[in-house]
Amino acid sequence: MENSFCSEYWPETCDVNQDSVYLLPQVPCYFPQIQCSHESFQERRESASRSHSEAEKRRRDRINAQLSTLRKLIPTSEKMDKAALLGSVVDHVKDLKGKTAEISKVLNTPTDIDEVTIEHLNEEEENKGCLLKASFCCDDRPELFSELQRAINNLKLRVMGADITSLGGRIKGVFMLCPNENSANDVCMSSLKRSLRVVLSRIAISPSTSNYRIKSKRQRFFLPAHFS
Amino acid sequence: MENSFCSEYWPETCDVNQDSVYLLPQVPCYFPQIQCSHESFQERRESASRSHSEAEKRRRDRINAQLSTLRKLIPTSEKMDKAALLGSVVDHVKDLKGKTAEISKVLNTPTDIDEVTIEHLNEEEENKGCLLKASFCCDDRPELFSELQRAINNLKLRVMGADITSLGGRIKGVFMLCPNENSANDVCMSSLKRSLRVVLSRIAISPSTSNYRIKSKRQRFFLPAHFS
DNA sequence: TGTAACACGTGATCC
DNA sequence: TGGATCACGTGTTAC
Repeated sequence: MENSFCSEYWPETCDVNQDSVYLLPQVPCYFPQIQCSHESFQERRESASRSHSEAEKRRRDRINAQLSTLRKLIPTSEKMDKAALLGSVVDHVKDLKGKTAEISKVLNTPTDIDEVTIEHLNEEEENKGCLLKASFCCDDRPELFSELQRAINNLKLRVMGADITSLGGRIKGVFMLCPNENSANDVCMSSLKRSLRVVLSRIAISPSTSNYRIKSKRQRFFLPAHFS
Repeated sequence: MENSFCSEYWPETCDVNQDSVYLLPQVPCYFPQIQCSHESFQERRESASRSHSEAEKRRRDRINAQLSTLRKLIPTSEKMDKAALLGSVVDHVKDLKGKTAEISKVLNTPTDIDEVTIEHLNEEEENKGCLLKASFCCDDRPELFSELQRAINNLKLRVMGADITSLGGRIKGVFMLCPNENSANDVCMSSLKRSLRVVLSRIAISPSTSNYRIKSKRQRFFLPAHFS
């Protein structure tokens, strides 16, 4: 049976912290299996203790590295102790969150959630004059506009107006669309709506967009604009 | 709890964790000076150790309280270990900072620094048609607009245009001003400029504004607007 | 002098 | 088991 850390294998008088214990294997051994087990136990115990304390040191270092990164991000946080630093971080995050929340109340700022919605803006469903409101929110990337334009053209739609906002690598857009001059007179708005949803979803929510995550960071914020 | 601190005074068999030790003073003492020294030393040692470990516990609790506050602020940070949580906080802060920085590139968003600047917008300094551009940035508060309006009237100025942005309890404004119909024809623009700076500074940068810090939180963000 | 902050090694606990 | 995380009490240093 293998030894363990259990104290039942050790006499009460044995102090594992005393160096003499390490020398036990050198002296004649009347109970070889137990003695050898003692030696192995001691070695394994030391090794375990060392790896434990090393792992704990690595953990502390990881935490402290993040703390010092945070310290660089928060102005005037030099000389603060850990708790005060974290307190400042809490305030900072709350403040920044509040500001971005205020802004998104007024501006059409993108969220972190990919989505596409299509609605009718008026009742007459089977009419060329019908307006569709198409919204999307997704990661931004350079090709997005040309892909959208092509898709809209292919569906024989015309952009009557648009409100686009890009922020932090995300983009949100609202398009006002209606059938264009190439569109059939008897176009079925319901199926057009479905097609539009499919096409927009493919462009905006396709998993391949994640490839552009880094690239999209260079997109800048811009105010609501018209796109046609 | 170890007794190494005073091991030279204590026999190996003495366990400081046993209550009997605390009762030593009650029993007959054959070596009074040594016993008393032991007692005092031991008591002081225990008290010091206790207060040390209690202080350390308070410190840990302070840090952990901030960490759990942060955990509430960061979505999906449940179940993260401390280092991962702090990593998420770093990302979050960077992200929010980037977003607000992007926005302030385009919008005239207020900074954390109080300031007032006055400039001429054209060369003709001694003319009623001269435009002054007055900017300020300070804590927002309800009375600010009426105070500004009164000051501008008192200086016999007229607001030709303004761009005001309020965000996170701070407000930044840029005013286009020119002498109004009540102004003297030979008004000295240089002294007008000085007076305007003094008055605006009193309104915007006066230390009393700090009283309104809380109140000003209810001010909301609004887009650049015209104020006259 | 004691108070505060930090790093350290260890025991406990959880997969 | 072994690896990882956490709370704890302690030694150390600075003011």
